[in-house]
Amino acid sequence: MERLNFQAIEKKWQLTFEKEKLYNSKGSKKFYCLEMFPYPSGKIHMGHVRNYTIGDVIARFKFMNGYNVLHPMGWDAFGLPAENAAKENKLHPKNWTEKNIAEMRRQLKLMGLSIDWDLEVSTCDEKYYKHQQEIFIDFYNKGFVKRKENYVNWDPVEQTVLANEQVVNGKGWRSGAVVERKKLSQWFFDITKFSEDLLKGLDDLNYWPDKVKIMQRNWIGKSIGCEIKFDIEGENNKINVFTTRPDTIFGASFLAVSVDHPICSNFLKDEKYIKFKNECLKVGTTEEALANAEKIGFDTKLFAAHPFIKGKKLPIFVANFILMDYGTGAIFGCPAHDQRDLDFAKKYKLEIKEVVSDNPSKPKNFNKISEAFVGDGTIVNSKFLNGLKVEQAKNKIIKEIEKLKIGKKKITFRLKDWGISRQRYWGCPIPMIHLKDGTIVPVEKSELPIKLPDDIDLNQSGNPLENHKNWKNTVYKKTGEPATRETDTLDTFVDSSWYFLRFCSPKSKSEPFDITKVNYWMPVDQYIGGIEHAILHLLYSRFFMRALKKNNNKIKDNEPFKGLFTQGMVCHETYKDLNGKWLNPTEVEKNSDGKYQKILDKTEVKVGPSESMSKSKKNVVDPESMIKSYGADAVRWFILSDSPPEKDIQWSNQGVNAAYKFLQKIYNLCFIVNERSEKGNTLDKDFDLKMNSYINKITKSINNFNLNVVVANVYEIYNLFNDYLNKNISGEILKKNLSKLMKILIPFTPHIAYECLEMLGEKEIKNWPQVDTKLILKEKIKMAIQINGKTRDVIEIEKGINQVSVEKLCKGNLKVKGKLSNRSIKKIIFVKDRIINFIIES
RNA sequence: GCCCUCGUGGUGAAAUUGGUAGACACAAAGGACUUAAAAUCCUUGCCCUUUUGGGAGUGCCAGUUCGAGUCUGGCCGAGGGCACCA
Repeated sequence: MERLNFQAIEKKWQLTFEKEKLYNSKGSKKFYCLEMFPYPSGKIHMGHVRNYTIGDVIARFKFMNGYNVLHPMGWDAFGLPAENAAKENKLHPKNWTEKNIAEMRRQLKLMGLSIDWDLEVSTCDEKYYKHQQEIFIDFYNKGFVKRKENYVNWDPVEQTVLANEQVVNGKGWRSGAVVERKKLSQWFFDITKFSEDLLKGLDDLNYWPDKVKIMQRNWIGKSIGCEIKFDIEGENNKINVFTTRPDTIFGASFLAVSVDHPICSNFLKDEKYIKFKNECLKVGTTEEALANAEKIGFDTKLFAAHPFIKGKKLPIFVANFILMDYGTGAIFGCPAHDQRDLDFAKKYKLEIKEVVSDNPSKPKNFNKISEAFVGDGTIVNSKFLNGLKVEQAKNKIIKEIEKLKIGKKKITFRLKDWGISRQRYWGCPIPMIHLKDGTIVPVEKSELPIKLPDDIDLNQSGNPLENHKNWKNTVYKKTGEPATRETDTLDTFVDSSWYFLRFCSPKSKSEPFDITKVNYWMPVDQYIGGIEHAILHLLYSRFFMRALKKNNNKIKDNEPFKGLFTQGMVCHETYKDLNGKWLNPTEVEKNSDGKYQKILDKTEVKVGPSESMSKSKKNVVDPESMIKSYGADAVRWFILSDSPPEKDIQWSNQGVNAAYKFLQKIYNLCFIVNERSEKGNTLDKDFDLKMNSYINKITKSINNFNLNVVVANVYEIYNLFNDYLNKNISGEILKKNLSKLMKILIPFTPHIAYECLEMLGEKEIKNWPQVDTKLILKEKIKMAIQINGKTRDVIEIEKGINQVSVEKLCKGNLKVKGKLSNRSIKKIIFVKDRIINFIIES
């Protein structure tokens, strides 16, 4: 057995890969293959390995099929962890990030990826964020940027805005102080202007997973409803309410408005209201927190007049579950047909009237039912709407409302404007300046980039740039008057919303991107990344593309990503020590009883369920140590085997070991085949036929991302070779077909594949093995013979045989013959090349 | 709470999209080779039957169909996202 020296082989071929550069090919068709660029957290993790291996398979496969391929890599380098690391390790975020990038670049190169490293970009590089600032100013001038107030998580002890992940059980992760909701004036991108277009655009994304499109549709949340103006009793004022269920208007029993609704200004001195408002501010800013919070209200003692029931007064509440940024910030409550309203009505003892019924002959008493009825049904107790279905009633009542001029049909989106202000240091500075008179203007483009200061104190509380001794002091060029810089930095999602454009011309100095190159390479043909980005990153990028196009009408595409593939996560068991501290798998060993213990002090370790690898749970396996032990090819091979790429995968050392063993066998096979020289015989054609069939299957599987099936097929091909080695078959045929197998392996395990192809003396290694369609027709198929739907035998026959001939074969078939004789055949179902099913009397 | 996804042997899974359920692997057990171990190779894998053979079976319960892992309805369970982690 020839030992596989993978260290030497991988080193040898990685030098070739660096020089090869897929994008330099002269293919006539282009293919932009992009994997989501990583955050430089320190070291690459298995999620990266999976992501980039899948991407590399696609890039290399397309290249071998004659495409001109763009396959770049960069760094999503701004973000919170750099600041946290700076606080913990006293290392400047810039140095920390650059160190991590160097380390991760080195590690990625160990994987043998077909990346063109000349195109590398880093978002924290001023050469990159300079252009981002330009884009921001362009967007500002186009009216895509606005300023408004928004709630943030406020840590009253640290005097700092916290990220959602820094809020643990409603408390600051460091200070432990109860986090408050605080309003800040912030910058926003006007993504809601594009709601309709972003929604419509989804229809054309034929190469996106349906689930992602569904999630985005729901996120944008278009709903058709209407606005209704309610008169406030005894006041001149009206409350404008938005509802998607105008058909339930006769079941209305109260009005509820948001704490931020203008009407609330009447109660600012009311102690009860102040107390209520403080309660509301204790609930976090996430939608989850709001949805789970107990529904509470403040009774304004005001009443609104029901527009269709004369004399009926509806109490007006301020309620914590009404959001000012959705609809009009006010609703009418119909408890019988909305769960939140029902919970609220029961708490405040409000009327509950059924107006939609799935069984009108049996009225329901919702005072005794805990679940609201939200389904379709017939309208009841609703005067002129009675007897209509929900949809009909909606149309009729909207017409009526419009006729009475008390409201109108209205389309509302759930999508909110994109808040892009961050009170943090490690991000792209927002290129705006504040003048003395309070106006805010963009800086001159000639002044870009607005660089981050290097000297920064991150241990102070508050906004670091705000606290910097002189960074924010500047001069407004136009007038020469002193001014202050905007001290907020941009959300890091902005960085990743256009990096795919930058990759088309990463060195461009004068512009964010070269329009000719962008129009050649874009859209990204295949984008690959984690499902966790299904909504935000992908939606923001789609918005950016549209906004950029409006700004520069030379851009031809609306959509940045033509094809999308969302890979599953890499999971591993979790470990905790006796103090409940998470442990890394390398800190844990199995003792003689097969139980896990801590290596350090041999104390017991609690094994938790397998979850996606995350730094916080420490259940991560270091890819580099795996590559050192088994080789990059084996790690790549394992991560593609077994589980379909879109599903979660369990990391297993046994699995990667098995992959290594298989590669060793393949390598050995190469030596054996190379030395055979028998003359051909009748089995040769058979072998060619089977190999051709596999190439056909594998080509299809790669196009469908069924990479685990490809792996299984390759195992079958190996078994085929093993079978035929013991038979009298020509060495030439074996060699020719082994070359084909090795070419198939190039995208998967490139180092060993190139090595073996070199050994086999194969010169033409750039092309994917072609399928001979004539040979496909000659394949035999297996047909099941069923009696009453149960398979009784399977016969091997030529393709395309008709029913009559198959019936004849069956009547002569030993296993079936007996069962068919003396029985009357009621029916025969025949599906060509699949099955024949005899229905007989039982 | 809302939205999305997924449930097939001891394990990861496959199944030409309504047509042979469990391909291909991992683990296990038994065997071969070996002084021994490792490595490698072979065999086995639900129930009944000595074999031939027969039966059950894709989370659970119904339904459609000649035929359901695949379609429909209901239930149960697991995971992901929820706008300042990226």
